[in-house]
Amino acid sequence: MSDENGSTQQIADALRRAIIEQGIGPGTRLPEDTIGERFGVSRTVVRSALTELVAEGLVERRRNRGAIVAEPSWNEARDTFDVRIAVEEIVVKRLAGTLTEDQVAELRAHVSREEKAANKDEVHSIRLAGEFHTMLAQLTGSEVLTKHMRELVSRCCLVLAVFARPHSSECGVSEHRALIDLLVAGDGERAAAAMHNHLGDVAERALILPPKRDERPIGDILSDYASG
Amino acid sequence: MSDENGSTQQIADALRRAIIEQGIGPGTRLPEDTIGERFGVSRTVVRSALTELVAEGLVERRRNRGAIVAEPSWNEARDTFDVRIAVEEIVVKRLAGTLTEDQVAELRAHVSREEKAANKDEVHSIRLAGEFHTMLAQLTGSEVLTKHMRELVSRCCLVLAVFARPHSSECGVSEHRALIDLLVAGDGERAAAAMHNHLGDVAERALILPPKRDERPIGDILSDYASG
DNA sequence: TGGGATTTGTTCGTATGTATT
DNA sequence: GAATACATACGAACAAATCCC
Repeated sequence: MSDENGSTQQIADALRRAIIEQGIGPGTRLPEDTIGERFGVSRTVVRSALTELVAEGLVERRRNRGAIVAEPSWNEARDTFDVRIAVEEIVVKRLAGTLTEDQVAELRAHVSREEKAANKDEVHSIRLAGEFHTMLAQLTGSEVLTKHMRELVSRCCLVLAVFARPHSSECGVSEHRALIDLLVAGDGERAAAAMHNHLGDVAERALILPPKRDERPIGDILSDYASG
Repeated sequence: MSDENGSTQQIADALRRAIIEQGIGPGTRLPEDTIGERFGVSRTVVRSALTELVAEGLVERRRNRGAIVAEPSWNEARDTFDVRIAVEEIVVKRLAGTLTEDQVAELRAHVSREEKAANKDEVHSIRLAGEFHTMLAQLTGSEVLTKHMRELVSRCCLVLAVFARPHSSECGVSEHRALIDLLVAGDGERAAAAMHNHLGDVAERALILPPKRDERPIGDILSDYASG
């Protein structure tokens, strides 16, 4: 019962969160033994989770040399944002004028949570900002768009971890509010343009700068993400 | 030496090709034992390859019930094409006016191969058409765009396998030629529009038809017959 | 250059869960 | 409804490659 099948998913989720929330930074080694021991599963499960994250672009594997948290180059960063912007525009165009009262309320409630975390809990703030965009994709009802968005948001978080300096990576709360208003107003083109600018700003703030470098011990960090 | 590391990749590639070229159709079961035996590797390797394909959306796993070739719904099909079109537009905009003589020659040579296979070898034709688009992505020099394109092309092939009737799935060779001309001419916007129309046509030819199988919950389906 | 320690790549056995008769 | 057949999920152990001293 407690086991089910999802142990691979759980490990993958935990690692994903650890990467996105910058508990473990780009370039950090991900030894199968250590991770398996930390989470109480065998290497098989960890391996499976890692190949999933490799497919998502969050982890890189080097032949016989183990996995590390991906280190996107500047060009990869820009390209990832470009793709994300394109998908976000699709989402926004579909959503414009279709939101129910409940959905709008849900979105506004989420933005309020973002506002609460702003300038207080950076890690939490990053996650909430990403969730806002994932939430938009979910509201389209499209599994495909949601999956793409989730992965693109993850990769963009990783990109920001590499290139953005602290406090530059936050999606502006006010811009999220403005987006909701445009969606309610129902003008898909203007909403898409706003989304384009919104993310363009985020990318620009981050990608103007040269990469930063950060190295830490890995072992104990993971226990924070063990049972999220 | 003959082994290297890529055994997982090799199995994944083989399965991917088998799916794309419709050697194995949507819904086909993919038992680890059988596949491993067929390729001369153990279940572990097959498992690894399958999780990769699951992440790509080509294969679906059902808990404790094994993997099958994915069966995209009509909505998923449309959404996949929408995302693909968006990425193709990015590619085309970047490429316009930047191609070298050699690159253009390479593209034209490929289209000639497509022409040769047209109306003769459907399977080969499908693969070549996909490769044309992947090739465009590669010419941008972007790993990120190339990876996205490769996966989207694969998924679109699967979509066509489900929804397109024979001989409706071919990318028109003449349209590929026109695209090359527009890229050489250097007008990114017009090239993007042409690409949009090109793929829109492909999708429309395929997706104009209703799903072969009704995918609504069984209760809803039955209600059609309740009072008719 | 080489040998030992560490880590990955792979195999295979067992347990568990699902479908079927 | 129970038992059987079958396929997957997971884990322990072995082999090969890499890193470090």
